[in-house]
Amino acid sequence: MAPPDPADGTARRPRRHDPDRKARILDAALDVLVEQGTVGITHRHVAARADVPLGSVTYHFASLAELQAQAFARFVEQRGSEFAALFDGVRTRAELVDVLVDLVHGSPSRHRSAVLGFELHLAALRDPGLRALAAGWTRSSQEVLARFTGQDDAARLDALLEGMIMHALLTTEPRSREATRTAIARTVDPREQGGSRATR
Amino acid sequence: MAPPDPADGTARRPRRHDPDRKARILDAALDVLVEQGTVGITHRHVAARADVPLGSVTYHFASLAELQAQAFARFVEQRGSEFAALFDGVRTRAELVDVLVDLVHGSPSRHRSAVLGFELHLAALRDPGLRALAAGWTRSSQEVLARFTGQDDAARLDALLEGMIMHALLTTEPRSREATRTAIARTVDPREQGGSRATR
Amino acid sequence: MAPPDPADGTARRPRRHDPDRKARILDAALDVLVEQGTVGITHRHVAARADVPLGSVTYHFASLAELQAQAFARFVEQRGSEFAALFDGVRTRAELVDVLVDLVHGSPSRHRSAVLGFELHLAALRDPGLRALAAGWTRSSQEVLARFTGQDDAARLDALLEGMIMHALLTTEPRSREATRTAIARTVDPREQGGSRATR
Amino acid sequence: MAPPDPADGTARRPRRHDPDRKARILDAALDVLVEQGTVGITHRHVAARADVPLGSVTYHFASLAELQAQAFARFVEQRGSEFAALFDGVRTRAELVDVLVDLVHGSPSRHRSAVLGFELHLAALRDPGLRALAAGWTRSSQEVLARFTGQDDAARLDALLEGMIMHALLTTEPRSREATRTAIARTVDPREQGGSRATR
DNA sequence: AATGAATGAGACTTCATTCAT
DNA sequence: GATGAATGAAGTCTCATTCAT
Repeated sequence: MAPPDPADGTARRPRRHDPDRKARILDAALDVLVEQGTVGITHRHVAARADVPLGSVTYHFASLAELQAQAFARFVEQRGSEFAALFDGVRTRAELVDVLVDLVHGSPSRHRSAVLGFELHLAALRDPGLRALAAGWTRSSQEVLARFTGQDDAARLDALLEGMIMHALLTTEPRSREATRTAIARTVDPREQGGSRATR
Repeated sequence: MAPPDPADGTARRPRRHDPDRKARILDAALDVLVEQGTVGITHRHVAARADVPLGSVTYHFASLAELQAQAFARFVEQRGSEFAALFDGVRTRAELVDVLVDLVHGSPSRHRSAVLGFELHLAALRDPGLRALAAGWTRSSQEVLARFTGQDDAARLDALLEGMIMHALLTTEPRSREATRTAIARTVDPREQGGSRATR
Repeated sequence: MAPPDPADGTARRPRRHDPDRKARILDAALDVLVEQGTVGITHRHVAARADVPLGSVTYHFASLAELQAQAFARFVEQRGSEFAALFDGVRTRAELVDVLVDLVHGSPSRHRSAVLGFELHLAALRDPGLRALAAGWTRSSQEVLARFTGQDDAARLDALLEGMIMHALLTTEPRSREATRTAIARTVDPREQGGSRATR
Repeated sequence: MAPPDPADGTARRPRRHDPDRKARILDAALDVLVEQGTVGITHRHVAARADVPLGSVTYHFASLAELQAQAFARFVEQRGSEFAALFDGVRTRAELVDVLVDLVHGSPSRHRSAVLGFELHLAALRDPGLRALAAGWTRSSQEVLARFTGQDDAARLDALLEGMIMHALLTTEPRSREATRTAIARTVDPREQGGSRATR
């Protein structure tokens, strides 16, 4: 029934009726964004990644800019609830620190979020629409943190995390968890003076 | 009838015997990088910006990647000494804080450095050569800070600055200097509890 | 999550049971033809102009060529009776000249006819089907004129009008009505030597 | 020395150094314009017609619009002197009429000019740059005619010719030269009443 | 009957790079 | 050493048309 596979062995995909193809394209765009950055966002790359014909991408998105914008929006939405969920069971300052240390010394899934976050920040630098998106994301992140630290410290903590994550992404030698823990602990509770042991 | 005048509007000015043309091209590349980001780095854009014929760029640089790498190297070198110079007259913690607050709430010239820094960071994520460059830059920055704070606090402070600068770049409402000052002051000297006035 | 909303901004208004939608599409095609010329005749443009879903255009017309042909046919039909009506009250040569001068120095509605006429002429140059249509139109126009001037002069007059209308369309400085009147008057009645007042 | 011909038998053309390629491209564009009209002006068509790689067209012309504009400009320039030359030997009214009749009942080479002229007129309708070009062309044509008829009659004659040429292009039955001659003769000299025999 | 979805071709354009001068 | 010319790949986007519902 399906047309025969072409000679070169590539699988055919007679996928006429395909709901949520749009969402799949956005996810593919995020994948490309993680691997190649904003330069990688081309119709061809995204289409190939989503295993979808080229024309399908242009059908669902009026322009590449819009595709990128919607992909970032999707990321912020997903990442937002994911981020909030991290703190669901947190009761004490020590637990908070644990969570944040894990955030910095990320698992592969954290790596993805981190890279996307920075890509968004940099893209936002030159795109007002994305700037609004990034601003909203920053605000909501700080609100989550503020539940534990108060508004001012949340902003400070957020900036610190941002910087540490960037550094962690770039360092080859895995930055010692202990150093990270100390830095976070001091910021979360300024009375902390010693290293990580002083939890009182 | 006149010679073709290539279709793009690149200016055509004879400029034989032009020493440090190579440097001018690199500076132009940095300009492009600030304005358009990595996507903007094309032979044509850089040539136009440097007011140099297209062939001149390909003549001096074997490939675009190399041009970008050398441009970033030039930036790190320039910015490195510039950064160190900022702290030349610093004697007290209060003076240190002043300098750092200025660093975050940057003048236009600071804006340039900030953007280039983030472009470098993000590009380094996917280019090992640039990663080495970025690592070296981070290390030397932290060494400068460490003269005032010690090694561990320097890393922490550096991360905080990085995050605050990124936030400052993105926020439309000019983030209040006072908040920045407080955040930095607390990180520089954890005993700080109040606002900026408590210097002692 | 919402259904895709195709990327182009075509409006989406439910309009079931819409008699003479076909005619509305043809009129929209003529509008597009006036504004953008033959290049503008695409399913999308016409659909947007007619405020009709894209599929509706392909449903009513087997191909774009057929759509264009039918649009031109509609124009010729409409314009034909309109043209004839212009001469309904004409009794004297002077009245004839008046009508023709008005024809050249057209109101906006005349502008539309003029542009469509030339579009048809040029398209007919390469499409035999349209050539027949254009020939029929020319013949019937000349028949109308011949009622006042005789067959031979009608052809001459028609050619003159065609040329003057084209020139009028292109000239920025509104060509003086007096010059037009003189030219027409001389062609309608070769004994005319002076300006418009000499009717004798 | 040259790379071997590809399997499909198409001739290879290793034409690195090729002066006046730009002019050849423009001529090819005019050829395309004659055969297919403005819609045919695509990089591919023109490149194929000029037997030149696709990139060559984009190299020499910043945009298709510019290519089209320059092609039309070339046409006007060439056609201008050609047109003037037609009247070089003309001394009497009768000779003038002869030349003009030939102009309308054109040889194939006249066909080309006629088509290009109308394409230009129609394109000028929507492009201010082309409008200026077309206006200049019209003016210079009328100046040539005015040497024989005076300014006012030249405009009238020009319009008549324009209309007759268009009709001649479209009619299948070759419009009788006699009718054309009569029409022109009457316009050139309004005292003419009879057919072509009355020359004086 | 009517229409949203889908797709492959081809449009315009930019570009890195090579080459001949 | 330096540069205009050249070219093929690939990028973005538009489109006619087909299809499933």
